[in-house]
Amino acid sequence: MADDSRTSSPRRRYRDQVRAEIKEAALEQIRAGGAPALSLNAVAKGLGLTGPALYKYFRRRDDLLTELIRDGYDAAAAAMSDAADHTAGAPPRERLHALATAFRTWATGAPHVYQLLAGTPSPGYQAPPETVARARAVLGPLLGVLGQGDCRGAALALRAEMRFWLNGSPPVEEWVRSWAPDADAATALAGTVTAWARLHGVVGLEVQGLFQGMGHRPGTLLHAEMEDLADAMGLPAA
Amino acid sequence: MADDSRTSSPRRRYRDQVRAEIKEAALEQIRAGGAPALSLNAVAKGLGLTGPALYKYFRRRDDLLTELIRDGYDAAAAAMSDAADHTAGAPPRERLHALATAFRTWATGAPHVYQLLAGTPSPGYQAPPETVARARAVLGPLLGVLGQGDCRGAALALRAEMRFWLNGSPPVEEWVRSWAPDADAATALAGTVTAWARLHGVVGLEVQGLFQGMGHRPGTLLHAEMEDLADAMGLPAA
DNA sequence: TCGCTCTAGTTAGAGGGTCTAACCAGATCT
DNA sequence: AGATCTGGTTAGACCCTCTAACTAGAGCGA
Repeated sequence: MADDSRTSSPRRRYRDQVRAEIKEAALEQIRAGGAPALSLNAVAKGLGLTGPALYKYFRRRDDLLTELIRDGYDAAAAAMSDAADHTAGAPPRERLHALATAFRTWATGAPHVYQLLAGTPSPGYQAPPETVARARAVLGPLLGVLGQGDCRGAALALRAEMRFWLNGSPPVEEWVRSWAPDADAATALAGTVTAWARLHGVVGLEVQGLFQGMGHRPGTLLHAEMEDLADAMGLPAA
Repeated sequence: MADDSRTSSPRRRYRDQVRAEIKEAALEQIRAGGAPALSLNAVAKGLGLTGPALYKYFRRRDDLLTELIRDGYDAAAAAMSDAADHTAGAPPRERLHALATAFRTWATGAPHVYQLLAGTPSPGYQAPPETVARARAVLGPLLGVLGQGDCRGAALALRAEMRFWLNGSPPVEEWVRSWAPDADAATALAGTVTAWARLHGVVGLEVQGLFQGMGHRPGTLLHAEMEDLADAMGLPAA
């Protein structure tokens, strides 16, 4: 891609370059010791700078953290979106498995980032509100797939609550409509929330290493969970 | 209970008292700002002491953290155990719901503790190995309930892996047998692992505040998840 | 009851962290 | 070419964890 000539003055280019290097080094630190191990001082030293120099690039430590989280959401959303695109036209059950696998692959490939999105990374850390929008982008592709099913049994109560939520919150309604225009919104939403919880359940435990030494591959559990969800929502296999 | 006269010399009693106060103050800090906000210095000041005094009670900050985590597991195990006891003799489906509710009630009542058990609380923090045993005590009661079901569909592959795991790991086999002596161990284990993942999925998201402003009570989602699991494992309702 | 011991507390301080203030040198823009 | 803007510096205030050395007093045996 050609650089945008407006924003790519030599200074700007250099600045972006250094910012990227800082983020990379920060990720390396987090990979080694979790979010609280991130030290601007240490990052600076790793880049051959002194500590305070980094404050020219990130006003505070939390800003750097926020940006890493933002990037994490974007990567997850991209992975999900790719999986949805590559299975366009496939039966919904197959697409659900593809999305789940994409989610798990992304999370286990960058477990520290996953924990970053999940935990309380810093003493007074407050997730910025735009986080909600980014989380929605990750889950979006699920809406289109699960909107092709229908709720039954215990999921009916859940769907009723989703309907209530949709009625009271236009942006949510708009979000669902944009990803699943032809589906019943409450059904798509109920299925997606359930899928979200199951994905987080399996992947969250795996990322924390709680399946270590269990001698079972979490992929099997995730597959079973999604298969069961597909059954419960009546998703056609072919 | 009468104190054990061997271990309750006046000094010992005083020491235990202060330790308890430290833990309480530490929990208060964590409640306010998450695990990384825990500062021995601040705790000490809160108790009217100087910083280094606390090192007479806890060798390092992580030791305090570990003890809090230990207590957390114990509280969770007690909650689960209580729920199991109070529903002894009830139909398994009902007991499953009772266990799930107990788990969620405990977790949402002390969300900071739940996050403590889940996250990476400290830069180089290493969970002690006994953690595994304590986690097993939490999940134990589920074994007895879910051992009364049977796997079908996609859960069969999961059960096969559980059987493999059981064969290779005698302590796990012993754990399952102690909680579900009459059941097929692999079935009980497959059901329990699935329940664990679903509990963590729902409760983990709730505890992180991700359901905030969703206008739906997570209890509904959890109920639906457990109901679905009971269906999938063929647990009788009455 | 006397005196030894043991301990909960103290202060001092090393070393590291975030972040601000003040300053400097050189690249950029007019 | 000169004014400006910026990426870098050092100094330092204020946190933190944790160690070392010391003190005052409580507990305990004779």
